[in-house]
Amino acid sequence: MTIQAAEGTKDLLPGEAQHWEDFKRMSAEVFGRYGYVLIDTPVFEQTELFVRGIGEATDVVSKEMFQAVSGENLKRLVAGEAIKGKSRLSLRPEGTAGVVRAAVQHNLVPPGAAPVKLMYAGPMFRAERPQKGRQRQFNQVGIECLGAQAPSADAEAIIMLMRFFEAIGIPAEATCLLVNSLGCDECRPAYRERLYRHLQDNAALFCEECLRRAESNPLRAFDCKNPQCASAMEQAPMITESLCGACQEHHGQVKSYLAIAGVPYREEPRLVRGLDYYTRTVFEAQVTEGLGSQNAIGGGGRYDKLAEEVGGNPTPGLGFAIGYERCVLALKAAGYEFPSASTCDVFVACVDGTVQDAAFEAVQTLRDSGLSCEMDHQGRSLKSQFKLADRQGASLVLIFGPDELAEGSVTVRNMETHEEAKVSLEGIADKGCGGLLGLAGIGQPPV
RNA sequence: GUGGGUAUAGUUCAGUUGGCUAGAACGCCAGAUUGUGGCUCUGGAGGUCGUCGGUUCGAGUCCGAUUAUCCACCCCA
Repeated sequence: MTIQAAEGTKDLLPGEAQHWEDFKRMSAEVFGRYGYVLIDTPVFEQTELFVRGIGEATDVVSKEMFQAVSGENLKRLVAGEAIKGKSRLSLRPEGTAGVVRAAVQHNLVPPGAAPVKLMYAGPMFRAERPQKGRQRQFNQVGIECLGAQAPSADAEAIIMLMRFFEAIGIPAEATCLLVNSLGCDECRPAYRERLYRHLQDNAALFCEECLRRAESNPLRAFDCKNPQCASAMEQAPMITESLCGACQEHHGQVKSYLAIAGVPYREEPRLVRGLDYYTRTVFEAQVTEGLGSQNAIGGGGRYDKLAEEVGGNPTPGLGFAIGYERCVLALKAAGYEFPSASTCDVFVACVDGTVQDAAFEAVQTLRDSGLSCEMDHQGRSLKSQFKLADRQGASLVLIFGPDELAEGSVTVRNMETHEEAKVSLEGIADKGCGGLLGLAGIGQPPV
């Protein structure tokens, strides 16, 4: 039996892997225009970071974390011995906690400093059951903006998120932006209490699941798909009506900045997120096609208490993450054409075996001169060498034949225009494809 | 963690109420007047029918187990 990739993991095959690289490059380009710089943090951290940062009661931490244990500690665990807290490690389920930890540890945001804008890209790990748009290892690109508390910073990040989707080819009509405010330490506890009481008072109307949610996080009751619960929640108090003055003003300004930028959004009072660190602004970008029920391609929000939670100075912050694999699904649904994998500039073809050595040498010379160059290694017929050249997208084919070689020359064929000409063997390394064509006296290569 | 579906060629899938040597399309390889690609035509290679067990004269087909995978719940990107 052949060994397969682990459950919930996927190989990025040639072409796909290239697209992931392009995707990262595009994100760096777009986010770079907003002042973001790259940071790279470890894929595993002390478990404690996620427990404190994301929240012990969240699904992500309580049941979806991959624990990582070194060989020695694994032996201790198996033997029933305890291991030190610092040795309790987990693969990162998301990027924010690690980036904030790094910023605190290296004091990247001293009190009073200008905001620090960081972006990252890489794999995240969650031990969930896989389904459409959900893997156990998946790639995210994301940003964190630390040290900015103004509502304009929230709006800027949201605008950048939506611009990015357009830049990679997801049409604006296919996306939908949801925004909400979860309030702050001042107003959220009171709201939670009101919501909790609503659930308790109407216990008969709710499913068991929702009553359990009432205890852990009553806001989640908004997510219940049960129609009876949904109708019972229509009477529930809304967070937007319970915000304190400061939060209300902040939320209002975020929305007005979005309006100024012409970014359409939908206010969604039922948008609650499963990560405990969010305060005030939260947002989520969804797509309508191609993703089944996992339709969020990006999401994030403000987390003004997170830096303190991991031991740093009080530092306001906000950020978002984008799911790469989900974007790919959205792109496919939108009919996006993914660029093909391999290309080569020049293919060197041999008429027969007698010219093999000379062709081999020429291939090396061409590569040394900076061209992507390929030749056959299977003794194929000239005809099938041409097929290969065509499939690999070669602009030019150099034909090595005994006749030409005897007079020190080879034939150059422009695959687009079908033009052919002889060129002297000594000159072929000069000046790339254009030089080759120039030597052959035929036009420029196709782009 | 819970529920449902699926598992046949490199890929996407046919395969009748169990019955001869398991098929198609695409892809791959080779040819179609002697040294030339895309289109077309002809031919060819490639499968322990996920795995193990059971029922049966006989199992790709029925039953059980197991593994993988997909979809949904939960939650998130």
